[in-house]
Amino acid sequence: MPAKNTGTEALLKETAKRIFLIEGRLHATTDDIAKEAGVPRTSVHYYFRSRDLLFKQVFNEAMMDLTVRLNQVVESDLPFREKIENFIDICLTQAFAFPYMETFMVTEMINHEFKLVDKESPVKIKGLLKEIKTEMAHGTIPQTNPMHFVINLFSLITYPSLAAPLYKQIFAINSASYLKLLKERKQVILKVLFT
Amino acid sequence: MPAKNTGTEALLKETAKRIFLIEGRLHATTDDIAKEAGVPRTSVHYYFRSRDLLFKQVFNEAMMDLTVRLNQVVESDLPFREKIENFIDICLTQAFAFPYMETFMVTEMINHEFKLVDKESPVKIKGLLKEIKTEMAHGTIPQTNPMHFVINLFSLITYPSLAAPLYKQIFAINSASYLKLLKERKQVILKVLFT
DNA sequence: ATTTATTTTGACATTTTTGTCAAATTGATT
DNA sequence: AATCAATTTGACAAAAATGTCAAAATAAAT
Repeated sequence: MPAKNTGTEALLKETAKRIFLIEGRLHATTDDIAKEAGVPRTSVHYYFRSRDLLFKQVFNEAMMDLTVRLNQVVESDLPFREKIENFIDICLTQAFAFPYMETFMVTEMINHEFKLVDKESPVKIKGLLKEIKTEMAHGTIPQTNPMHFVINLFSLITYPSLAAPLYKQIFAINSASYLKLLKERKQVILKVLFT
Repeated sequence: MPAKNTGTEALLKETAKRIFLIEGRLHATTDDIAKEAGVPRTSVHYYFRSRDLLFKQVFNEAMMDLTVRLNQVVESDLPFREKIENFIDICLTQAFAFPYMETFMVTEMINHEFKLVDKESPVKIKGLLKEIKTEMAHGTIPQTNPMHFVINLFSLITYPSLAAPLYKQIFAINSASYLKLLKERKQVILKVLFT
């Protein structure tokens, strides 16, 4: 019994990810995906059964990505500041490579009632929150609900990428200039978050 | 020649705005909109000619909203700190009321190549940037490219609302708890932005 | 070379979504 | 009440998107 495994399934999934997560074309159809992958549309059904199942798989893998990254930070035992720096690096790289990942995820959650993987909370966030609390007591970061620190962190990292088309017009600057701004984000975020 | 002006046109537009900007259902069809407005779908064509023109009108009015708000701040002559406080108030209220406005706008810009209204830059942002520079010299806010201050501001205001479905799952909290967090954002943002 | 299971592909069917048109309705005006 | 234009509505047409199926092609294994 031969197992051929041509790369078609992976190719289709990668093309879908490019279209949704990188280019942000949330209204793309199975036809768009198949055409740009250079395979007939029926292959989508052969490998994924239906449009929704392809979407759900892209969603789940994006979610896995996010979860793994988060947990890497939560579970590492670096000093707090380095831990956050590390986290910013990882997430900025991700946001840069897949600017519309969160947009896609939120949209799919709304439209198809997709749930995050696993029953349990995807991230063991409690330890991190406790650590943040300690840092606040030490005066390293401003005192508020620790969840705000996490929300601030994500906002400052993610939003500039997903809203790029807007800012480019508001500031009347081209892609290259905006890209330059994005590359400066790490230092900016650190300066903002730590007192 | 009688001009009746029943409220149907406005009703359709409001329904579309609710679905897109408030509920974030970016894949909604003209049928969804008409059904929820309680009118036959042909009314959409009677008043807006086509689906795209309805979408474009919602987009343009959302853009106008954003522009007007921004310019109010840019053109007011309050002291800097009050100006920013004022701006945060206005934008948080808006983000709270229409959490998916930016998401819709970015998506439409990507999918239909919508442009922002007017040829010129929608916001007279140069004055604001200069003012931010002055504040940085005074040491009121950390020193970086002034555009980062604006980007930080928008990120901290907008992202928490549009990513609500994600955070509710990550933190494993319900809508009420998350709402409480959102209401605390103004103070948090001010604390973060000003040294 | 034949067999076998996997993969690819095109033809077709179904469903969904959008758009068109003309008839019916409405309510103000003459 | 008759007129008239704006509005509403349903029937129909067209287009777009998804899904099904069986036949053809492929490549490994006997």
